[in-house]
Amino acid sequence: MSEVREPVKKTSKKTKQRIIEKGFELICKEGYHNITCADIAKYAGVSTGSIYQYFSNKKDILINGINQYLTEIMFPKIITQEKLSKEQLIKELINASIESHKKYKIQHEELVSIVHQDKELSKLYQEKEWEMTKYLTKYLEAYTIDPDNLLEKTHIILGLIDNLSHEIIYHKHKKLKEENLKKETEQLILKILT
Amino acid sequence: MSEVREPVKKTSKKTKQRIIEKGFELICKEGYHNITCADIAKYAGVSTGSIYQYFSNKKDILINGINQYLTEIMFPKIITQEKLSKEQLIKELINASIESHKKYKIQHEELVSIVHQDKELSKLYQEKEWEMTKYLTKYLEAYTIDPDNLLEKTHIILGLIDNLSHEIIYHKHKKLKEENLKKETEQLILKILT
Amino acid sequence: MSEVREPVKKTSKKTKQRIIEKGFELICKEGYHNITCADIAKYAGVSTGSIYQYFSNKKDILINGINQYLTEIMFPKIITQEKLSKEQLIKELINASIESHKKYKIQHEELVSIVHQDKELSKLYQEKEWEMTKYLTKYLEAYTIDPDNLLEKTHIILGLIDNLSHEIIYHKHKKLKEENLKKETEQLILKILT
Amino acid sequence: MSEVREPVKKTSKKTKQRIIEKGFELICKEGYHNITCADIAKYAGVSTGSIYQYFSNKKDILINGINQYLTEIMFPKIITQEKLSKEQLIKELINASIESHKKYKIQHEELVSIVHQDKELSKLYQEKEWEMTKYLTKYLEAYTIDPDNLLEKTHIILGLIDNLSHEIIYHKHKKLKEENLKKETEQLILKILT
DNA sequence: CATGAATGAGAGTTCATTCAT
DNA sequence: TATGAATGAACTCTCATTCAT
Repeated sequence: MSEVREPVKKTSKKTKQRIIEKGFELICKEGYHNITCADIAKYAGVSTGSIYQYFSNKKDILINGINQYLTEIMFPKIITQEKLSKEQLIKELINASIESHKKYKIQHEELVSIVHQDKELSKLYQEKEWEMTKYLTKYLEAYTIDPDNLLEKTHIILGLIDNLSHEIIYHKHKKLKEENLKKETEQLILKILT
Repeated sequence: MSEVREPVKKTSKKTKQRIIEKGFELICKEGYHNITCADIAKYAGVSTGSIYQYFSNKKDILINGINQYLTEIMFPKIITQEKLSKEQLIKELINASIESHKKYKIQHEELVSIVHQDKELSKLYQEKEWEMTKYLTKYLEAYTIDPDNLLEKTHIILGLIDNLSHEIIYHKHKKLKEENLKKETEQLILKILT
Repeated sequence: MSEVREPVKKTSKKTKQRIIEKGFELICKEGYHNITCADIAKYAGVSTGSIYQYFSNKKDILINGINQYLTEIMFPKIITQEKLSKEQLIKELINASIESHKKYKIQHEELVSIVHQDKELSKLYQEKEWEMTKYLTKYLEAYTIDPDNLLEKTHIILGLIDNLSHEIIYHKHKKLKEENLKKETEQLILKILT
Repeated sequence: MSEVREPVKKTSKKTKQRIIEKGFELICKEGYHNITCADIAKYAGVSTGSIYQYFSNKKDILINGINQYLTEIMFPKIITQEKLSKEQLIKELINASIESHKKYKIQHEELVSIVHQDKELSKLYQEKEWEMTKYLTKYLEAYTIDPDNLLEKTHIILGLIDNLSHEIIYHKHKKLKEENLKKETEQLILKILT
């Protein structure tokens, strides 16, 4: 395996970044196992050789992509805003999650799957997830009246929001009313915090 | 693509079944993309040729496995029993799900991922999921006092149980107390049905 | 390679014969390399195992088929009849060839190709061809007035008839008038014998 | 099926060309079904991967080879020369055909066989054959005194020449005198044009 | 630094042949 | 004898990775 260079010039920094972004986009859209390195190169507008100047292998692109995704994207931004009502907060959390899913059109399960099969990714992912849980837990402290098992409650809340987002994005079950699902989820989270 | 035989003799029926079971087991354990057809053959104790006597390709084994899994396993059996209290019912549902996950030690996400990327599987999966939801909804009617959006509520409940099962099986977040998580989930489902 | 039995019973003689006939038919229709032994077995209404009771391998079926074809079929039968006029003889030779081609709908070229690549078949084929040439030469002696190079002339005549038969059977070139082609070939053979 | 590249650089053009030439040569020598892609790669001095960079599959190599053969080689070049006598013309046509056959040492029948079984090739082949027939017909107009059915006559002439070439190249029938065969064929063609 | 042609190990798949029943 | 399930060597084809230019 040849050495992977750390880009120095501005232009090459851009190249690396473009490979990560475009590559991750393609992976999310088509599935990691359904695309080739050549596909990524083409989609990113670089040569296959260039890929190996910045990444040691195919998975490395994914790792970088996920890392960035987890760091910059997954984290809902609402939390930084001014004090919201409980209802507003819940709505915002849900909307942020849906937006994030929409934007990335992520083949979430495949990512999770690959992440699971890779020690390094697995650790990274769980750390981020955990960070998120802790962060939100801290934030929710002010909103709940029963702080018992708040960590677990937050975990459950995040799961509820994630499930809702998936159902809305992929709309797998036509008979389920999106609005009702959203409403019920909101009310349920409200109940958790009560 | 050569013709796929429908086994006639008893022995060959066993062979097909063994390939499905062992193949699916291996796929779940190691991941579909991490094993080869030769691996499956070896693990099932047959020759590679035998695989193609019963399945038209690698994915066909998976399809059969998933089909069987969804048909025979996913469906919790508790529901057939005598009248349970609401609390007991919830506990039973959760335990059945955990047991099923434990038994299959499924790389759930990868399966879901592959399922998502395959029209045929996708349809099959959603049908089964939907069947399950409808079935449970019918069953829960007797347990809820507010039947509004019961379909959506059931969907949410199934999601909660699935998330819980995963967390317990893989125990990804060490800081989360399993018992608390279970307890909170139970209480939450109880609240949904109240 | 297991021993090949020589059928003793009447029924098994029929089986061997059926495999040769049906197998050769299938080979001619579909091409030797496009069919499998299983295809032949199915088409002949026997099991794959039975094939190897009468033939040592796939090619053996072909050899038997070609042998039979060359022995019983290729040889035009007209020659045994009463004295024909020169014109009649030529017409009869041509018709016999066309009929034979029609009946067998043979993928002639593939047979010839396989024959060429196999020492044993090659010898067999050329012997039959040569026999035919000699036989016809002998027969034509009475019809020609210039017996110089009669062997070569006969060879040329057989080639002309074969080419004509192919063109008529497969009718590859739509612009060529079948009747004209036939007429010209007849006249040409007549000229050879003059 | 992955994308097939159209070579851009000079060197890669050479590679594609070498695969066609060497591959076709090997196919002609050994027979399409008797060689593997690995054989072709080895014989052409490239890797198996390179084969699939320029051709979508094994048959594609053959198609390209035949195309080139038909386009560049099959067509006798004599016709472009100055006015020849009828006898000279015939001799030239025959010699050109024999030379072409010698040069390619083609397993003619197998090629024809494969061509027959493939729609695309079949069309290509017949077009070229037809082109040749038309072209020669036009040319022969000046040489014949009886232009009736000239198309059919030309077809017959081409068949005669082809048969002669085969017999001379493979010399299947030892008893046939090459010189006599050639002489008789020449005289016969002369008769056709008279 | 960038390119893209070249590589070759390894994947999925086929099928002539064998053998237990 | 007849069966057809089982075999496994050998095939075609893929694609992550390398390297000469």
